[in-house]
Amino acid sequence: MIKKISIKTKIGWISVFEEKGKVFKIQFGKIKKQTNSLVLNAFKQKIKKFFKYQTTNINIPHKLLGNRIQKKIWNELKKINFGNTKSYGTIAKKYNISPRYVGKICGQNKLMLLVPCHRVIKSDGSLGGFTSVGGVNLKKKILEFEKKI
DNA sequence: CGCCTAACTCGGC
DNA sequence: GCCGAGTTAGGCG
Repeated sequence: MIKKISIKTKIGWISVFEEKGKVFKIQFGKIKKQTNSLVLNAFKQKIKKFFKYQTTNINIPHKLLGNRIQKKIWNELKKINFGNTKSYGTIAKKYNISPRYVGKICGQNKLMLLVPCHRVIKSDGSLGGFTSVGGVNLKKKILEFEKKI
């Protein structure tokens, strides 16, 4: 049984999906049918706090859907603190893969905010891309929000 | 410094 | 096989 809700935030609508008590997908956008649950409710509270700067890390029971390397990278991303950024190259070097591959993995990330793929930017300081997760514009919004702290 | 290019990895067609 | 995806380092003027 999959449950899902949408939450309105200052960067727009976010939808969260949950199954068996674990969040497995967080995406940008609003969905029509919603079914609440304890976990989703908890997530909602967290996200609201997050956007009020009352908490910096959203940790909630979740499931990482991916292969070994993807999980590795995502775990690495989770270590980036609120307001910080890292370049694709930095992460790539650490795991001995190509920066392109890092970007690709970020694109496969289904847990935006929880796995902060938006905190990974190009080495020259520009944003890079974000097309598969809602557009560069969204990335910009999130980063601007985090910078204001 | 700005612009161009080759190279990295992997999945999808 | 080629192409693209949230790159990058290096060369050239």
